[in-house]
Amino acid sequence: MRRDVFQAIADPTRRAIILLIAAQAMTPNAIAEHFDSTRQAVSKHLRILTECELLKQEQSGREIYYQLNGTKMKEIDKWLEQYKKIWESRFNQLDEVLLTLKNKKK
Amino acid sequence: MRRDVFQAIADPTRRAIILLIAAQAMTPNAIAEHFDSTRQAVSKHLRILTECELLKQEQSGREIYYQLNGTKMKEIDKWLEQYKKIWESRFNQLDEVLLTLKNKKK
DNA sequence: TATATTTGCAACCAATCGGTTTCGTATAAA
DNA sequence: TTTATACGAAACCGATTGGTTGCAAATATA
Repeated sequence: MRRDVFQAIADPTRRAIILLIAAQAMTPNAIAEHFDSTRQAVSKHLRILTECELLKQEQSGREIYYQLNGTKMKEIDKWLEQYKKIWESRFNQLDEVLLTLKNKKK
Repeated sequence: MRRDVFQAIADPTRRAIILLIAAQAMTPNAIAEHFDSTRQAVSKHLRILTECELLKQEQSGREIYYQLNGTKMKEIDKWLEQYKKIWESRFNQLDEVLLTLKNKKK
């Protein structure tokens, strides 16, 4: 069972759920109302998001509130961090490499 | 055909390719040497990464150099941006909601 | 020119994914 | 206590995924 943050956010419905929940914690039924698919399909998405810890649950009677786990979202940001210096530099890195290769041949 | 940045980075091999290429532009053969799977499998990953514009190609004779497209990586960062204020706040948002609900019932 | 190298593409296959329907359980309401 | 509601779990299904092998095209080299 692959329960990976990146795999979790790959699905557009799950990203929509994240967006929905970010504003306010919600129950599965309330979330499902925002989508065309069945409650069970949404529930499956919630399971995946919860298993990779992107969502946290809080039981309140027979209802379960799902909310976003900021800590885990931060992990994606940490992954991106290592590439920021690349997209912030204006150099076209490939052009540089090719230039080097071509010069070596001469 | 779903060619989505989020779907592209969902695969761990593709993330490894991104990491590899980030340092320096490389050819498919050179990239494939770093993995256990066949060259064709890696080539498929490169196609997916290129189609969603995470990678750029530059032909040099019969060789093709792949490099990271920072602009597209930035898009993921832009998506994350909207959640940053959430994970930076110390409040447990759910607790607040539940508290409000409980108070209403009284 | 003949041969080797680099690469992409197509066909195929098992595993996984996202969806459905059906069911069981726990809590709230009548 | 009986009935309704909220939810998760399981079984099933077609589509997609990530891998393979085999092949064709283009470029470099002998």
